[in-house]
Amino acid sequence: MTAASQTIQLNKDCSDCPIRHRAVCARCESDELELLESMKYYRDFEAGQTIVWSGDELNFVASVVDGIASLSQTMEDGRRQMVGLLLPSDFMGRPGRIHAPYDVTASTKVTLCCFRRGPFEQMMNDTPHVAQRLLEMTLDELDAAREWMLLLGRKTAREKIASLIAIIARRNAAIAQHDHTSSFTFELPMTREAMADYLGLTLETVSRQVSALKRDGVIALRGKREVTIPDFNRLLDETGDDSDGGPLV
Amino acid sequence: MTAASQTIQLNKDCSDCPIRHRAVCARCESDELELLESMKYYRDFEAGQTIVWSGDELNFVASVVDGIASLSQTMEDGRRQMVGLLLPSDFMGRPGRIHAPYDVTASTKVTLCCFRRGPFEQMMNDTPHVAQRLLEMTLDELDAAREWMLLLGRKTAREKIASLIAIIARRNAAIAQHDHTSSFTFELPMTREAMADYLGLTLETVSRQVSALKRDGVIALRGKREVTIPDFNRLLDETGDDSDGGPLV
DNA sequence: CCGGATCTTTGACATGGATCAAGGATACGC
DNA sequence: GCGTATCCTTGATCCATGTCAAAGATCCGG
Repeated sequence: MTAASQTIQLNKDCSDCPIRHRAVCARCESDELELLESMKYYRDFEAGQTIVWSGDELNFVASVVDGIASLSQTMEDGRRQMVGLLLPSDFMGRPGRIHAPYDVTASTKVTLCCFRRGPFEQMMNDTPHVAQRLLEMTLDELDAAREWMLLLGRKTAREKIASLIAIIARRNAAIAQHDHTSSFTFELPMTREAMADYLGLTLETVSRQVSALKRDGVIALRGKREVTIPDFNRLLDETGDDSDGGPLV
Repeated sequence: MTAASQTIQLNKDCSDCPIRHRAVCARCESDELELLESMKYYRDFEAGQTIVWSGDELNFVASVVDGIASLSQTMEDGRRQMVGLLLPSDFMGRPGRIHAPYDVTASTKVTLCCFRRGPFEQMMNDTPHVAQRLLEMTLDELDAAREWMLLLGRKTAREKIASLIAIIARRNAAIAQHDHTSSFTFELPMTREAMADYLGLTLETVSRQVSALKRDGVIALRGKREVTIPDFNRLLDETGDDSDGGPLV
């Protein structure tokens, strides 16, 4: 188990929680929030640490407060595929299911806001807002999974890399309040191997295609992780998606 | 539009509905069921017919009563990926979303039990059982999508074909109440091209791998569609999944 | 500042699956 | 029963990506 390097923090007030308005608690009224507040506890995980192993018993559910975690499946011979990304406000665990269906790994330092399974499920039955919000979030995840299926099944290696960079860029751009034409810069939050696991490629192919996009002026690199996009539309052209900006989210 | 070849049927009583206990209405009490009954209407679609196009306005949601439909996405240059399969009792449409995100196509003759968006969403807000059941179903779909991502990203063509046949076989076996050792027979409900779109392959590769599995005695064919599995465990060995029967669902 | 980990790049080569092309099987309308 | 459309199979060839191998970059602890 992973208990050794995990720490339990003191609880913070929900009202200054950074994910208060996007997480599973987004729709809760003050009485529901009070109930959640009384049953929550925080846990931290270091980058690289496994949060749960596939098949483990999972007696809590949680919201990601800070950091990035990934869901992955591994075949017997070691082939691995990432099947989901947990960003701040995303929910992990499934009401009604005891065993984890995937490995969950912290990609960066991660802080979780955890709830014990029993009380949480009770609350899902008793009050409507948590279940409603969780349904919305699950439907969004399903859409994301299906976009990803198109990527895995039909895109070329170059398109896959461009798509991944565009997704990460878009997330950063959303935060940095940015338009699509002038250049901007951000950090890739993952190794080449993690990118490969995400995209259904080998790490060598990832490295080659990143180099190719750099050579062609679609991206610029400083070091291994810092990416600059001189022209976002040029990048989008390389993703294979409709140019009207539909598919990527 | 597809209105020309679609027919509107007379309503049947929910109490003898074949999907009554698995669909989105599974948990409804008699008063909720009455409300649903008053707002539902049936629509039929022929095999091959498109039910909705990606981007279309969708003013209803529906349960599949009978038949098989597929969700697919198509890239500008024609590459296509199936991203979901709708079987009897599965739900299509998303509360709160107006435009369809995927093409929905009838693979066989399909009967839908439809609800206009407005009243259905009203009901989701007013009563808990529909939303609760829809959450469960959506979580199941998400799991299925993630299994599929592993298949698309990491399995070989042979493993993909074996996995698909095993999934279909398992579904038929569940219906036919069957054990895993003796042989049994069923029909592939799709063309080679549809299999290819499902698996992220070309139809030629599908054909070759089906032939190879036949040559190796893993399956037997009569005609193009009728498959016999002499030894289900042998088939499972070819899927690349854990032998304990975990991943396939 | 050094030595070892870890991550990344690049090259040479192998190969699985795509592509291009032809023809066979089956169903269906006339 | 014949012609045509659709679906499927098979062969030849090509190429994108995987595999294997080596070496370069970066980081970090001592």
